[in-house]
Amino acid sequence: MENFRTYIHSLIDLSEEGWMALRPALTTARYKKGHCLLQEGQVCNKLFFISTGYCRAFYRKGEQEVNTNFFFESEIATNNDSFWTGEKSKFSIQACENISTVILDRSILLKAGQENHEIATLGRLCLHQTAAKLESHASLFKLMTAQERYGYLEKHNPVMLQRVPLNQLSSYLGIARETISRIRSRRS
Amino acid sequence: MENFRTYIHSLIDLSEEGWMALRPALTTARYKKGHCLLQEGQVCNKLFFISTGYCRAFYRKGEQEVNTNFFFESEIATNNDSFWTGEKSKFSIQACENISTVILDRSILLKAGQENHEIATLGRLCLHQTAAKLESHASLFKLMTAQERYGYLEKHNPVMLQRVPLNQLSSYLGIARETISRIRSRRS
DNA sequence: CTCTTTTTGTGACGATCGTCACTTGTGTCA
DNA sequence: TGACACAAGTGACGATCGTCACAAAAAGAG
Repeated sequence: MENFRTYIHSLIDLSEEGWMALRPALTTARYKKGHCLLQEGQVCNKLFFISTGYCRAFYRKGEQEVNTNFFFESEIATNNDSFWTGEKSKFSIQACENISTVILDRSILLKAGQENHEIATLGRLCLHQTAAKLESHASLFKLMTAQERYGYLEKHNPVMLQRVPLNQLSSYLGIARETISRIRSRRS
Repeated sequence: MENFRTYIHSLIDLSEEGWMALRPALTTARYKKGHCLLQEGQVCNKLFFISTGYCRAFYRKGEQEVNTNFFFESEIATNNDSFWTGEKSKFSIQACENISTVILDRSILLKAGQENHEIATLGRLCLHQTAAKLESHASLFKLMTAQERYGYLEKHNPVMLQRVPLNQLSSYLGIARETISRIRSRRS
């Protein structure tokens, strides 16, 4: 919960009134490893602020699962698209460890945003932040080869390499598990 | 300009008051083929609604240019990241044909958004829309092979294949120009 | 209408990366 | 402690795709 205050402060200097308006939208929850915060086909009606642990977002493609995102401590796990438009989500979000979260409720947040200006801005900043994360990851694929992508992650997000098993990183980087393993051995 | 009204209506049912608040932010302009609407290193302080013609967004990577996006009629060309945060843009946006545009000024829009609720919502919807476009294109790379990506574009955005020359599509799809050419001939 | 530039198509070849099969750790649980 | 599941390393092989080189076609410019 302290993490959460720090996170909000990093986005906006929220007044006491703003905090009061935000509070009704908040709850906390813990989930076990393997639990799905969001299921494919559901509408994403919550933002999950991750206090401890991490999650993954994945599409199903035929028999396989393709990871498109990971959410670690002090990040917001959500499907932006579904959350803001109310459409059904095309992917799922699942806890990869036991996690504890701060949950922001969609309908309360939207209502609060209509009445309180700071909350509306906060919503936009959240949206922007998660979108920016997606965009920067997307550009990896357009600008870099497989090796370069791995190198980039090694430099800019080493935590991910340490915590996420290779078979899950594989689809995230668009590189076969074996190939990642070989890139590693070439490096050392 | 009529396109523009239609576009706005597709996002939000703007009241007469809302239109009045929006109007001061608007101007129109024409640019010649080759002109840069946004230069790498500048702050993106305008949204360009494309009335006619199309543009491309591109990064410079060493000697090469890598196209990350195309903007056609009734789309908004911008660098979301730079526009909303005020940071310098890492890529440029250039007219690929002679274009006519409706321009939304950043500072006027932000001010209008603070005073008028509809404008704030409109801003968020624009942000969301352009972000969604980026995300869906990004997922192409994680979910599909080169051939499938081409096939997807053929199905969901045939206009792009018709209007954009292969050497520019190449970097956008992450496929060599020659390979695209071969995929084409295999199909027919 | 020519000349030039740009765009597209094709062939040959090699590098990269994915797939399959198997081995080697590294827990985790009863 | 052994049994089992899961993660990671490794070798062999083939498919895909990028690169280079050149030809054909189309589009612009004067």
